[in-house]
Amino acid sequence: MSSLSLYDTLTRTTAAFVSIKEGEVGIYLCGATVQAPPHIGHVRSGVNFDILRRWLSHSGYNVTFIRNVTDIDDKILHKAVHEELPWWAVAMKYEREFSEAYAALNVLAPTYEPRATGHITQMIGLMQILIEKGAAYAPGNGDVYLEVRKLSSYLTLSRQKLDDLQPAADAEATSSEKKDPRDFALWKAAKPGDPSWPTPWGPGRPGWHLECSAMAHQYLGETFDIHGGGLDLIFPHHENEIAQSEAAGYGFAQRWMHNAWVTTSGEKMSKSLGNSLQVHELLKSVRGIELRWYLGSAHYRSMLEFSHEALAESATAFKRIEGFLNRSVEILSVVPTPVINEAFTDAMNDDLAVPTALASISESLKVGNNAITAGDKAVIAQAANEIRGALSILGCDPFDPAYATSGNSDELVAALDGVIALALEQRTAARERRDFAASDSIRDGLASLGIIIEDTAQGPRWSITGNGSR
RNA sequence: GGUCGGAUGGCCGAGAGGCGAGGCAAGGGACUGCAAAUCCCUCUACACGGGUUCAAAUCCCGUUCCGACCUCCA
Repeated sequence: MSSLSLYDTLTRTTAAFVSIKEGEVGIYLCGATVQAPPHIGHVRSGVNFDILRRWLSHSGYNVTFIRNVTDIDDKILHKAVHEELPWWAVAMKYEREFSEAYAALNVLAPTYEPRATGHITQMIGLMQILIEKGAAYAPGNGDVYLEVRKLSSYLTLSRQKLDDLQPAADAEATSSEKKDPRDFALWKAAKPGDPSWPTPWGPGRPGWHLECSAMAHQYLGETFDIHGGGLDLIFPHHENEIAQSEAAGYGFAQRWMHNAWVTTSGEKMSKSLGNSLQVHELLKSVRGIELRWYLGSAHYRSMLEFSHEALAESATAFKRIEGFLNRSVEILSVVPTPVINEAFTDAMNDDLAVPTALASISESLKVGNNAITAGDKAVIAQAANEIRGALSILGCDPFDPAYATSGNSDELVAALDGVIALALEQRTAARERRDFAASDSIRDGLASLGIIIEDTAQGPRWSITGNGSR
């Protein structure tokens, strides 16, 4: 039996995962800065780390999963002006949209989801420690900076040299008070009209990085197991988190994991690409479970080149797996019990090699379909159990209540089943008298409503595709 | 300029010295009144040029192309 290995951005190697405390894992994931609707790149990160979390839980760990919401930053303030709303209304609006997107994709709710604005006290406490230790300084203008040149380990995550960095774009604007243009703001003095909180250095608001150090410390302690986020956060965000936390004397994250992009036309997704790749737009063409399957199917460290065609193909592939599970339920009259087999385990233990894990699902699918043909119920059950087990780790279990479609009451389903059964009786009668024009017209009529009829050895069965030409 | 990725068959996407993942699409076959679903078979690739090796998609050197980050992007 294999054991879990994970890649670490800091060492750039894959190594055995050993938690700090046996049986426990603490994960901090940099969540959204709630300043725009979520696009699929944002939720890919959520899905990737949700798979990690589910796998750790399956592996026997009690997982504490913290995913923050950064609800105060320059862009939110800018957006508030633009949308003529209070900044907190903007933040809340987009936070809800993110929550809805995560829920639609069955991303498990974090153990806790702290907001930056709820942790000003902790941030001030952290800054006091940093100033006492001589790592940070308040020049008196209301800003507080971290003095990066004093930190020997600064930039080790991104493997850069301080002197090689291009000067900050805003260097000329703010550098007058900085000891070094590359010192970054832990705290920003309030400008007229900006929201602010009182501090010993004057009213102001958090810089971008401070909240994560403060909140990770609050909920996971001085040292914790895994810190995650998107690739772009390596520098400056995570580098600066390390700087703040280590300067304060914390061990901080033992392992760094970063997910790659969803790209379009070979480029990183950006806001300028419009609204079409927002989650709620894509959910008009595919179900949440299918979008999740697509986003989760690439390895988390590989770029995923988005296309509508690839998404559609992926959805087709998923429906094939789902079709087998549904047929198995019809045959066995029992919902499969999730079972994790060895092939899937080995793949997931190898730095969450989902693509290889998918190959194991294909194997089980082939075996299962053959067993249906052969009528071997034991083999059908085993294949269905293994497939459901794999899908549950990937968060794509069609029997998961999280994917239950609201509004489909049992009564409604029973009524629909009865109506279709009537139509199928007519069709069967027509077929028996070899009136294929009549039987095909019934089948075509149902198909136009999105109801697919398949003839099997046990008689006709029906299913809803959700793609009726209404 | 610095740092870091990538280039695999029609497409997607693993692998990281020898035994050619897997999926989708396509073609052929089985089954079917016709379909659908399912199964079987077929197509077989590693950007380019050198090198190391008995053996290279995999290691080394070089080249080309694509991309990311370099102070508020997941």
